[in-house]
Amino acid sequence: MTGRVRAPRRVDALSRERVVAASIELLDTAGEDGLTVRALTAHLSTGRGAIYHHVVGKDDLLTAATDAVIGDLVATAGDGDPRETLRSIAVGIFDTIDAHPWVGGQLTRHPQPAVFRLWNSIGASLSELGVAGTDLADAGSALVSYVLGASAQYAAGARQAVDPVAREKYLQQLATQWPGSGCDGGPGQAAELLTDHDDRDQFLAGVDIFLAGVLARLRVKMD
Amino acid sequence: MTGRVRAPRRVDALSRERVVAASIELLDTAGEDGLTVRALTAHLSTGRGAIYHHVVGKDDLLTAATDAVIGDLVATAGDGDPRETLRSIAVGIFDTIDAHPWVGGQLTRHPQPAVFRLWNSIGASLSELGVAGTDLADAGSALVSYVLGASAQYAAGARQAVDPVAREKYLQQLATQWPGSGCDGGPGQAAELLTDHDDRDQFLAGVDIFLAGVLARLRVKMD
DNA sequence: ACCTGAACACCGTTCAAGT
DNA sequence: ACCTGAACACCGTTCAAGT
Repeated sequence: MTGRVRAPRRVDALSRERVVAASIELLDTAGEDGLTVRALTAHLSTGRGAIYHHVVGKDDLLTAATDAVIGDLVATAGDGDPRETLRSIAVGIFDTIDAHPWVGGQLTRHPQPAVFRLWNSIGASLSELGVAGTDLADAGSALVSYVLGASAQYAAGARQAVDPVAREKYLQQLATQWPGSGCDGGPGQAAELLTDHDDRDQFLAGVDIFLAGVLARLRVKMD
Repeated sequence: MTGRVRAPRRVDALSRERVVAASIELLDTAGEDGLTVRALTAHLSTGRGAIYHHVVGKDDLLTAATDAVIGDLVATAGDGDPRETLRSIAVGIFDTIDAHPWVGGQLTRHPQPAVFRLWNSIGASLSELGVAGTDLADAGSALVSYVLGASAQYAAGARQAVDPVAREKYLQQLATQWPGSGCDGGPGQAAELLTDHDDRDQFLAGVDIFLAGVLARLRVKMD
């Protein structure tokens, strides 16, 4: 009698990977405040103290989860146009933080290994553009700050307080489509996509302004 | 530091202003985690529930404290060169967040009235420069995002730089991985990137890059 | 070695009871 | 009306006790 064919109960032992994966799941579904030791251990069907055998504490958990999500995103600078590479790096960060808003607060609050890789990729592309020395440090810092900060703020919904027109539109859409949306996801999703789309364009416009500034200063220096 | 001892006498009745002022004091001295209802009410020599007669809750407290600190910072709109006005607004935000690091997280996490005023000031100066329409929205959003995000990240980084272990590790990685390192003493140059004084210069350099980009695009559009 | 879960020291908020 | 402080429902972390 075999019984218990596919019970996901205690088949695997706990591991750091499983704990981190469950944390990401919880963060995505329940938000930053939804990640509690109680909720996490309940999700893992284990005791409250079990995770402390695989993780130092909650800080370690947040850092590991962030690193797992941002992971290989900033893999390597392509050998194409450095401008395009920079834009795709920026958009990659934006989309990741948009999908996992808690990553935004995490990356901007405390420096992490993931931020290093971002620095290196951005620095390499700027270097390819011909930026060097102090200018490279200045431009790299500014671009990293913008990409991280703007993505985090867009994800946090800063746009609603910043742009009165978009705020009005957003609230109107929210008022008309959010409460009465009985149909399965259609209008609500459309509204989300619209606002996301605008945010993304505006974010990228900021990247382009920045790159234009870098190139303008580069040209001045060459004269 | 005079050494004068201030006795916590209960001369005045509690008020929203006194509660907010005490919160700011606590946030500045004990950090973001140091603001607890227990510590606050102890500081005010009152019962735990007393503050709830003057404040909705902790969120309201944080918002009010942030607004009080950022307060009239943006109010001083100079009628001089808009570029200089923009730079002074940016530096004002940077210095404020540097002095009150908790303001950084607060402004970037949740939209606030203070952010709206910042957007208006920056928008007005950009408008004076001749930026209009979609370009104004794009440039304004980008600058607000950069000023807020970069200031918050520099403040967070400065706090972490106090930890000697993390700082050393950070410097080492920076020195070995930063592209084009190899000039006079890589580590030394990397170390300079983390000092507070250079932070301000680097932050302002970022503002100038953005402004150069805005002006460059403006020139292109005029052709 | 790994896991359990009660216990501990916190936290924000509420509310009957006082003034 | 304003304040008090015990009580409530949480939280992260620890640790003797089990397997």
